[in-house]
Amino acid sequence: MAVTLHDVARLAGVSIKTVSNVINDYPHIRPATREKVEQAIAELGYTPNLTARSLRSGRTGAIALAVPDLALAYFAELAASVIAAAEASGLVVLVEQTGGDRDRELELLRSPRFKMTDGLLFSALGLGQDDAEVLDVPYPLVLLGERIFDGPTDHVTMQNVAAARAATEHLIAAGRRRIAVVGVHEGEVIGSAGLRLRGYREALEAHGIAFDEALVGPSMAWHRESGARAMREILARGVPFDAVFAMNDTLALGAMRALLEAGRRVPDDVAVIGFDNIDEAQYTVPSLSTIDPGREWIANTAVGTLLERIERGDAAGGPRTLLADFAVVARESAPAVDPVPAAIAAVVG
Amino acid sequence: MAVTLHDVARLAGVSIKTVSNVINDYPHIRPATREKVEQAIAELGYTPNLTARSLRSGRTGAIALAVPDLALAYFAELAASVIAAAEASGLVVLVEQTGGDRDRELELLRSPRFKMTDGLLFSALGLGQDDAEVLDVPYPLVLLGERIFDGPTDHVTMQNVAAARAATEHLIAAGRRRIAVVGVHEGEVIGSAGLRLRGYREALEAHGIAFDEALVGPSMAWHRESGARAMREILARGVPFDAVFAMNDTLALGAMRALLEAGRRVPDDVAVIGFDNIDEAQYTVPSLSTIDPGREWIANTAVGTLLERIERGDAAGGPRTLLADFAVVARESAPAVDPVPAAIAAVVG
DNA sequence: GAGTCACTGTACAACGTTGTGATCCGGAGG
DNA sequence: CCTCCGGATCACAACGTTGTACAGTGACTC
Repeated sequence: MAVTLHDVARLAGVSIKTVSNVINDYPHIRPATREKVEQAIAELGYTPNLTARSLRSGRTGAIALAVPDLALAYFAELAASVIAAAEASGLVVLVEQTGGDRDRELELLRSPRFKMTDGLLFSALGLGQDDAEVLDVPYPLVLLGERIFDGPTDHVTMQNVAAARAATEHLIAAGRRRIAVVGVHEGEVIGSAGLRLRGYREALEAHGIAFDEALVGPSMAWHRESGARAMREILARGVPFDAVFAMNDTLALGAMRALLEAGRRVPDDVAVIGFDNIDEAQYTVPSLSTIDPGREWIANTAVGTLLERIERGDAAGGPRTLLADFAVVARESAPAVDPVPAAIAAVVG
Repeated sequence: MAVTLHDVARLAGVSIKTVSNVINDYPHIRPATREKVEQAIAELGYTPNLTARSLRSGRTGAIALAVPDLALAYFAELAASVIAAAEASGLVVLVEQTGGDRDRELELLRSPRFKMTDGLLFSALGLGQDDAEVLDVPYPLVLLGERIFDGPTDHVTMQNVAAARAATEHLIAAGRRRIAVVGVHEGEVIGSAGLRLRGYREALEAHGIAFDEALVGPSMAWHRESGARAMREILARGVPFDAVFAMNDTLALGAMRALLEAGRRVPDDVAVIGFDNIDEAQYTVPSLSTIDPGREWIANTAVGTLLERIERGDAAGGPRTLLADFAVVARESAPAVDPVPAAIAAVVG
């Protein structure tokens, strides 16, 4: 373990700096010298001490990714994409879980743990618009998600309102008029729930459908269990409905479960559409229609933007907001009605 | 950003070492001095440079976790548990994805990227028993998974054979005799697939049921899609069967999908049991019976073992193998038959 | 033959921190 | 009055690396 440049230098009979030069591909080295050094490196099994290199260079080659919970499919898949994108740029990723808790998110932003990384990709869930200023941190930060807009940092996110509207209109186009909505956060204006609810309402309004409180299923958590609970609540009210827009796929799966328990057929009696396009959605029974929010693009863009901030700092300009394209993915739970190929009819952006 | 001990020391009018002492809770500091220093720290917003600290101390406070793919539910949930366990020990986690590819796994083991971490939790998938010796690396390493046994490192894993046998016996206890198996890796002896197949065969044998090649659905990948494909293959053979043991939950979900497409009712016509107890399993329709392999315990134990290796090195003794307890979780897809509470009947270990 | 230049290699300092030992001081003990 | 001790603080070196500045060594130009 303790093999250093010194050891290599001694064995090769050169100075420590020459070894360093060999490793860093400094051009002016005599082939004979290079060979001697390389042989010594191989013989001793030397590997550079990245900590020392980081200290010297000011760069660690690592970025941090903070998400609420990796056990949530959307964030697991996001993390998978981020790690892959980072690797392509030669970066490694340190993953933190906040549990979506505001205090932990605040603490994380202040934590010196990130002195070990070059920057942070932060998927906030507990923070709100009023917390925008705490994002003004002395290290590169790229915000993900939809809790804070127009903050002091770069922001990579999705078109929640437009996508939710498209999802709802997908149901309307299929002739559904009584569309329940699951996963609402009451009183929320921004945040995924607030924005997606807005898209839902816009779609109703655009088609002259009245908004009906009785079709709203609130649920703070967005797990399968809470989706099932919210759905059961709506079912218990006895109001008629023929479709469900769930604020994410996980909720949708819970809702489908509750519908089937209640003897409703999907999509015959009730069409269901979700949001996120998690892998799982295409293998459920029935397969889940959903919104593809452009996860890959978000991951790549977020890593790219962060890297630019790391390398160029404020020289890269003021804070940017980058929006992913989205698409309606029509599957069994809410098939497209007309024979126009769904891909053509539904892709937006 | 560039606030260092020097800056704090200058402002507080003390030496840099005194500031360091304050930060590290060195006992002999006059209260007045401590206060001066703390005020200077607050005023400048100083946070320690962890890279420098790491270089000096030889410890980074980070561990690496290498898994095949975070988009696979089991590994996402494992990572979630590992990160939580690490945090409880004051560690952060750097996550790598290998794609289950042998070459990438080999490269990862040699990579100096881990000089930035204190040790590695390695969930191998591409390596095999013959690669055991490459695990003999000059840094603390704890192996997860079931690709290599009796290697040169600590190993935290599950009781694959016994658990698979218990899963199969759960089906047999319900009166099923024609039990298909999905996700087999042909020719594999160890590895999850090999071991779980062995458990399956042991159960059949113990109950005098002949092993039938026609009921075997091979599949290298363990995704939903491959589960569905393997199941369709078995269905296409036209052989009768009344149950399925899937080598993991994801396969089981794919298999259930294929069964329902083919008009078979679960569990009436075909009972299904999986393996892993991913979160999702309890919310599918029908909910999935499965094996709970003790994921939390594995995560906690792996982190604890790695930490012990980091702190005590070889003084902690020779390589250990640690096995998690498991339990049969009976749900709708393969309910327990007798009225004995499943929890009592099924918990093993 | 002197001056210039490209090439090759070196010595030294620095990144920010902490361990080691030294120093200074006041008070207790002889 | 001197010694000794422990509290409080500091100077220095070191962790392993790389940037800067510089020193040789030839070869080439004029």
